[in-house]
This record gives sequence, structure tokens and C-alpha cells, in this order.
Amino acid sequence: MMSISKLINENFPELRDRGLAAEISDSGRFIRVKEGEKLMDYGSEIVHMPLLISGALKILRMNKDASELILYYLQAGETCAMSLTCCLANQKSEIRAVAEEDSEIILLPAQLLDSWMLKYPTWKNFVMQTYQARFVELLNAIDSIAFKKMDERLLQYLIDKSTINNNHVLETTHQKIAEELNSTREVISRLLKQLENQEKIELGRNRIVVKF
Amino acid sequence: MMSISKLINENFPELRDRGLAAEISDSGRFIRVKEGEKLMDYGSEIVHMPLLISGALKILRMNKDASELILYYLQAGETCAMSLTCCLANQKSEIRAVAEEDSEIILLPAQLLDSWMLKYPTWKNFVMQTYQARFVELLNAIDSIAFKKMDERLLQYLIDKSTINNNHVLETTHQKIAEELNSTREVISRLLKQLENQEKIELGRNRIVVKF
DNA sequence: TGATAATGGTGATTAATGTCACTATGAAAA
DNA sequence: TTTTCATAGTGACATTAATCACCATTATCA
Repeated sequence: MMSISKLINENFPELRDRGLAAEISDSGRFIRVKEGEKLMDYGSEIVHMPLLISGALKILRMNKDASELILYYLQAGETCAMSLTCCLANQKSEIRAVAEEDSEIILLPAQLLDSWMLKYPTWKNFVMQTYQARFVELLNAIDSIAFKKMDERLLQYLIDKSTINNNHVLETTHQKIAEELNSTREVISRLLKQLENQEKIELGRNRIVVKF
Repeated sequence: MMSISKLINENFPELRDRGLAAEISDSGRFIRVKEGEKLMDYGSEIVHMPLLISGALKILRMNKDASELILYYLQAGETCAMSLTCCLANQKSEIRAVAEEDSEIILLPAQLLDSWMLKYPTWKNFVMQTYQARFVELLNAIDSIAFKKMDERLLQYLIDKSTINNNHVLETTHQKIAEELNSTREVISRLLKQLENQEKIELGRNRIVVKF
């Protein structure tokens, strides 16, 4: 396994700073998570901030009745804005984070992050950029659900998912898609059929090929 | 008119810091805006960050076809997270900000805000708290449009609006409500009628009384 | 005062989505 | 191999919201 220092250097160029790198090496913890593993859940305490080295996380919002909605994905070189706010404000998580694929992550302890803001302008800039990026992602999620119809949302979902997984072939079920879009299987099945007729995708069992 | 220092001291207790207060006094500019006045618009450059002294702003998201959607309100003692990200990242606005009522605002020049982050922990904490709060507001907006039906959203809208205006009597039209909820007048008229039948509101011309 | 515009009430219709019921098929397990 | 389960296809129907058409009332302006 590579050193934490090296991993940060390669995946987070904006964090290249001698002092900061040393602190991250000292206090960061490298972990691997399997696809489907939950990293944060609604209401859970957040004591770490995850820096994503490889793989991808999906960030979901849930309703009381357990229906959920995907907000956005995180990729290598990114981090979760929510854990930032939660870490700094000592609050419970407002979202769920699940590994979209097997991932490698460096966990940073919450209590240090705040002091780094003043100590390392590099860190402060990274944090602010993260906020900017996640803010924009949330606005995109809002655009999608407020202004788009389900067929458009579905196609965008498929494109996003295949981009994140770096694979035109998605191994998933209509049921799972319905859950992440806060819809129902039947609706998704029918819309997928439409997309297939439009030759934008090909359908198979547990399998969708996105043509783009 | 009160000094900027005094205004900040009274409305932003979390910014009480001798050095910071002096800088805000030096560089801040006090302005008044009338109800309905636009402070930021989609795509506009943001060169100031507004600290709200009195009144209220509403923050809206727009679609290409000019339909819009209210995201949240800002009140005295609050500021706009979007102008923060935009100021710091030198980006265009992603949202529209409109005065919900006559308001008093202190404008801070963008180029200073970043340096204050390192100089004044007080400022840094304020900025981080602002992000946390706006993040939560955006998630609430998402919950509302993703998981609630229009009648629930409408009632919540009326309650929020009367809370912000500190008045049970709202002077508005069905058309305007429809625009802010990204719906249509007829739908809103019918749902308002329902709410009136449920004795949750009373309707008049240009006038809705919220009973709660 | 009379004309015009803004506001809002309402029926009829359509479109989008969700719900229910049932079937078919392929995969995994007994 | 047989059984069972997960997956998905589809018709019928219900619900929510949007759209269209038209009218009534009130406010504003010439």
C-alpha cells in the first residue's frame, strides 16, 4: 500500500503543502470499503471526513417513509461537504453516503479540520472549493426534480451512473433505479422501454447498456 | 443612521470582534433596498456579500424557460451562501435574490472576504455556520419538491412566508404563489380553496390570512 | 363614467405518474 | 430436476397536476 502522503499527493493536487501533508499522514487513516457499504447514515454522528482516493460514493437524501433520492456522486479527489459542515458544527448527518463501487478512502478526524483552516490556506481553499462544488451539485439536483420530467431524469441518471462507473454497461435493476429516483419500478420499466425504442439504451436482465 | 459597527454588533453577535468590526466598518457599505428589488440574478457577477440587517430576501432558482422556484428566505443576521462561494471562487451567480420586503443591508467587498478567513477565526466560524445553515435549507427545499405534494408545499409556503413577514396576513396573488412554487395559477387557486375549506386559511382579493 | 386590466373561480380535458393485478422468464437453491 | 425467487413486462385504473376555455368581480385609468 502506498503511503498516505503519496495518495494525497496524487489524488488531491490542491492539497500539496508540506506541513498539511505531514498532518494528514499523521492523523489520517486509510480504509477500503466494498460496493454497497454505508459510510454515513441519516442521524449518525460524523467524526471523520472522507477523502476519496479511488472508487465512488453516492450521496442520498431520505424521507421518513424510507423512500430516498440520489443527490450526487463523489469521485476520487473529492470529499463530502456534509461531513464538513457536520464535523465543524458537531451535528448529525442529514444524508446517507453509500459506496457506489469498491472504494479507497482516507478518513480525517473531525477535531483537527477546523484548526487546519487557519493554519493552512491550502486546506481552507480546498474546503471552500468543496462547498462551492457541492452547492452547485445540490442546485443541479433541485433543477432535476423541480423542472424535469421522469424520462429526462432517468436518462441523466443513466448517463451519470455510467460516467461515474466508467462503463457503458450498468449492472442494476429497475427496482434499484426506481428507489434512487424516488419513483416506482413499473414507471421506470416503461420509461426504460421508451429509451430502448429511441435506441438510447439496450436492455437486458440486470443490465442496461447506455449508448452515447 | 446608525454606524455600521453598531449595526453589525446588534444583528451579528457572532461577528463581535474588535479587529473584524473595524474592517467591516471601513469597507462595508450600507444600503436600503425596496421590496421586489433584485440583488442578484442568474449569471450576474457577484462582487459583494450582503449582510442582512433588517427585512428579508428570498432566494430563487430559475429554469431556462424562466419558470422559477423559491429555495429559502434570508433574514436579519444572515447572509447568502451563494455569494460567498461566488465571491471566493469568482464565479457567476447560480441563483436570484429578491427583497421580500424593504430591507437594510451591509455590502462587503468580495476581495476582502477570503483574507478575513485566515485573519479572524470569528469570521471563519461565521462563514462555516452560514454554509451549514444554507446546506440544510437546500436539503429542505429538496425534501419539499421531491417528497411532498403540492397542497403540503403550498401550506408550508404560506406558513414560511407569514413567519418571515411576521404577519398572518399575506398580500399576494395566486399567480405569484404559483410562480414561486413552479406551478400554475389554477392549481394554486383550487388548492387554496381546499385549504380555506379546511379552515387553515381565509381568502380575499390580494390577501390570504394564515390561521395557525 | 366607462373602458381596460388584474385577479380569481371553475368545468372539461389531457398528461404524467403511481398503483394494482397478473404474467413470463431466467437464475438460484433445494 | 423441480421449486422458488428475483426480475421485468404490461394492461387497467386512480390520482395529481397542468392546460384550455370562459366567466365574474374588483381595481385602475383614461
